[in-house]
Amino acid sequence: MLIELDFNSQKPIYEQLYEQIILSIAKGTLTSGDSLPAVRTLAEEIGINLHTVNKTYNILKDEGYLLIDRRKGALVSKLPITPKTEYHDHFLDELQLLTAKSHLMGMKEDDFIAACKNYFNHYKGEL
Amino acid sequence: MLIELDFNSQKPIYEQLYEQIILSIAKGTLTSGDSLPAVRTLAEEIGINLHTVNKTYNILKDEGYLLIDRRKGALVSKLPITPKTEYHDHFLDELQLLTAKSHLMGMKEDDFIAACKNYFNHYKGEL
DNA sequence: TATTTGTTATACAACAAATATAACAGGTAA
DNA sequence: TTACCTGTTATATTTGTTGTATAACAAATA
Repeated sequence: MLIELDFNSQKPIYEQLYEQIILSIAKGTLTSGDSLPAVRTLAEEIGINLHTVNKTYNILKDEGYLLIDRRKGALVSKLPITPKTEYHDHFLDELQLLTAKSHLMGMKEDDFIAACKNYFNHYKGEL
Repeated sequence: MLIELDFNSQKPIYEQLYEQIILSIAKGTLTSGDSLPAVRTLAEEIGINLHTVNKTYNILKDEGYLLIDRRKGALVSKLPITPKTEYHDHFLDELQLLTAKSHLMGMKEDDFIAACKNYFNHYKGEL
């Protein structure tokens, strides 16, 4: 498991870990059914406390990205996930804010869409 | 100034304020050169401390959305803003994470782009 | 001079983030 | 059974963030 943390970032550790796991799933480095390292293993591997890893795993579980099996540990869910409406609304709020920012930075609609397509090309074909 | 705060949200007050000001500028409710309420005025108006408003104004200043003039107070910057590369990189990171999430939620590229276009339609013609 | 700006400083309370230990409960395998 | 591996729970501590409360300061205005 390749995780890179910036301990000087203003972004919390559990959030950095959260984001990197989501990106790994989207890119196909992790796929449905794959098991993640045990909380103690990953914690030691990247030099943080086991509770911090556990917190990340539980958020990912609540949002539908992971299943936590007492026997096997944390597993990547069957994709696509089916998020709660609350989570989906939050997702749209974030998207609205990002589009607003891009507009104020002078990006045209086409520029923004081109950037999106660029990212989507890294996700093609999995799930 | 129409601001709606949720004091039960897990999102900090200064961040809620930050987001609503950005959306107001993007939608044209606030435009280049407009002055925002004085920190004390807005703080009293929405029932929070002046330092919380001041924190928001300063973040918006650092990111380029506002100019803070000692005589006139806080003004909306000339648009479009020209963000620091650091801020632009952060913007792209957020966009990447959002596209990844949408992919894992089963959204197709076209669905995502349709949602983006929908937001951009509210921004047309200003700046 | 009095008022209005943002700014700075200090203190305090409440909360979140992260760590440190320890112990517990369920499942697996020697 | 015993030992070991999961995640889980509980408690305590440290540190940083958030938000409030007061007070004072400097610059510009009227």
